[in-house]
Amino acid sequence: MPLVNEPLSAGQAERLAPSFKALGDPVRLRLLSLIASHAGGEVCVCDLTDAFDLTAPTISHHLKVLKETGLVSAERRGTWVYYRARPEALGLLSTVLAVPQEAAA
Amino acid sequence: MPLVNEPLSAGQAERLAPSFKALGDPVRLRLLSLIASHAGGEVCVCDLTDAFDLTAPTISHHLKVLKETGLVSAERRGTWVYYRARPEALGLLSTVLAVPQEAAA
DNA sequence: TGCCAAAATAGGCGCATGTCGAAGCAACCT
DNA sequence: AGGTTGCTTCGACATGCGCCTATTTTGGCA
Repeated sequence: MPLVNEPLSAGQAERLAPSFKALGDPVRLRLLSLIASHAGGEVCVCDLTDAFDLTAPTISHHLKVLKETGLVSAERRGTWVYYRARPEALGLLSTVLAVPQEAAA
Repeated sequence: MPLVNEPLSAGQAERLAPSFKALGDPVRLRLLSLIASHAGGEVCVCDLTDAFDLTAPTISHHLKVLKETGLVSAERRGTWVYYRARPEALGLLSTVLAVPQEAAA
């Protein structure tokens, strides 16, 4: 499964690339990290918006990208929307990039 | 160090994002995989060009992106240029995305 | 020296992306 | 019902990106 074991097929690459692309923006990386590392596993959008010097629509756009690639999921409870990370998705990408122990030095 | 342990700082995100962005293109993902999985550890550009329906300059451009982010290195020997993967770089990104065992299901 | 092949660079074109302000939904609260 | 707050969608704009053709650089060889 890791990228170093055997060449990715065109189809596999096509399926994986959007996820990595989603991670290719500093704002989205921080958003994902804020969500994934938060105690309780979920974060309200309002807390995320406050963490950046960006407007709410921009944050909403980035969250949408993360959601569309399956890296996070969203749930509305009353007035607020809560985002949580999807560990399977992160784990898959981590595995794809994994290298044998002795080569990682 | 993993993204799920604690929030990434703005600086960390800024440094990591370009690498993920480089992986965010299917052609580059396949290129990296072809290089990283190749027996002997290195691949000639001519072999890579043949694996895609793209012109040589386009492949060269993608290789440059991978090289600039430190994911691969290049060495010229005579007429040919050989690329090889940098396992430390891959390992770092893999670690950033890693999730605890029990959460990866 | 002159020529050829491998690879990189330059320049240009069309499309995708990040950002914003304004407007639209959704749910709460008098 | 009306108003307020939280979040998303819409439309627009500037920039970035992937791809190509044409050109340049690099090294090998007659």
